[in-house]
Amino acid sequence: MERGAILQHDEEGKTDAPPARRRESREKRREQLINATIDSLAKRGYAATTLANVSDGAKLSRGIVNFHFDSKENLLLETLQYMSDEYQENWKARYAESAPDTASRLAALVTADLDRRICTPRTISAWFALMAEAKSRPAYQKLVWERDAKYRGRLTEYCRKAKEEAGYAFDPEIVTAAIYAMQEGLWLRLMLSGGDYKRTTALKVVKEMLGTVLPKHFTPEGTPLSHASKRNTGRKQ
Amino acid sequence: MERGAILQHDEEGKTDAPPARRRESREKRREQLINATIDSLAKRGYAATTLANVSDGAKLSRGIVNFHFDSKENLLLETLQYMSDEYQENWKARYAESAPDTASRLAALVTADLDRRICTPRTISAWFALMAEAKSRPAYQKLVWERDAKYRGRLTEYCRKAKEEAGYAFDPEIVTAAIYAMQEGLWLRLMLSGGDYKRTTALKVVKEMLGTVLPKHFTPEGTPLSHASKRNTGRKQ
DNA sequence: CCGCTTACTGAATGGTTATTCAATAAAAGT
DNA sequence: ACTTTTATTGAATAACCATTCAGTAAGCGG
Repeated sequence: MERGAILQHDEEGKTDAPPARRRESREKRREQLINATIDSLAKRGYAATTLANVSDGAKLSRGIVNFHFDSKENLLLETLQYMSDEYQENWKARYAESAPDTASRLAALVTADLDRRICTPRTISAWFALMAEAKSRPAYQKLVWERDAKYRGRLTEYCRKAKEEAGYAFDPEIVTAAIYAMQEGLWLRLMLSGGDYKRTTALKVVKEMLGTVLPKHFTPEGTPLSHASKRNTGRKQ
Repeated sequence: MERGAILQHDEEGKTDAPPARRRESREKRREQLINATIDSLAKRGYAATTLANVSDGAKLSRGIVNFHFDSKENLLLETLQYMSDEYQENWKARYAESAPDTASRLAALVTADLDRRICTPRTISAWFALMAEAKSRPAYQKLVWERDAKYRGRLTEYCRKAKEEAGYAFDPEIVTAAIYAMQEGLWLRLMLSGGDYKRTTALKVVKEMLGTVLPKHFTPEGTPLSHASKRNTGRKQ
């Protein structure tokens, strides 16, 4: 029996101009396929994502993925790499454009995770889909671990700086762990609640924590107090 | 109902124990199969878990799962239910055996997640394997959401109580969200770091946070100050 | 227009896996 | 004893899916 030569309407809408060019450069296609992969991971999860889903999503033929990525395994790995790069670029940019005082830097780092650009249901769902498999796939685990290490390192650096500036009692490593864990937990929540929980709510939580843990650097609502620069190593505020 | 201390759920191993009984009660078999499922989820992840893995893990025949659970889908759902029950029983027990003052109750609730009994690599890995699929499976999502709601409700109740007792400025809902997110994030970290990160380290993080956020109820290291009962709404300690 | 390269297609292949079910065997009931 | 019920097996089945590859066609330099 014949399977549809009929045009199926957009699965995961994304694509471009009406008369989609039949040929594209290698890089464009690869990115298009990676995006279709993220769409499918977000929509169906890891287990139910097939190469047919991906190629359908990109409105291309069955063999296309193996042509560009050799294997499904490799497609998924490169997708993880792509998302990891995107994540890293984002926090580095938010960091770079922040004011140079400790409070602003910390706020930039901590807020970057919930930035509109990367914190979408699509991204988060796909991220966790891959994450859950990382346990049993060394290549994923390595990638994810490295992503974390860089960010956490930067965060610790500024927690340490804050401690020096204001004489907090905490252990910077522990506070970093706490903040970072909270952020990942909020991501999870954003994913699981399916829309009830909003990005802006999560932001409020993160900021209130900053205000509580670093009271010399932030207001109780989490607004950075950019004054506390190098001067006052003193006790009172 | 007791946890399966009786049943050996070693991996699809080698030597056979005593001539395992060929017939068991319905309930025993179901629990044995659920345990084999958790083993496989933890070891291989969701995508690579097959019914053959499960039946081999339980040292039973191929058709056994469909006989007891009708379908793979259903097996996974009941596994999630099983883990969810176990989780709930644990924190309720830890809560019940804690001293009745606010600080001790909070400590019990918050610490329960990292209890030796449920916080094992096996449990956490399996949990996330199922969690990541929840997004695209309404039945999972509902279950997980309900699990959360009960626990979070109790946590909020005691955060509110603490606020009344000591006159903290925070919003109890937000603090609950922060604490809970941190706990889930720590779980994730325990899973991803594959042994580098220890349960006891996570415990330290959680306790230090309690000490910081609720300074009238905990020492800076997170030990509950059970005295702060109903009396002192005052300022200094 | 001609060859040549490169991007793409989709039917065929082969391996994997959930599910079914007729056959078997252990209990339980009589 | 022997009948019935219930648990279990494992081979057969059918669906699904990643991968292959021979063929098609678009772009391009000439």
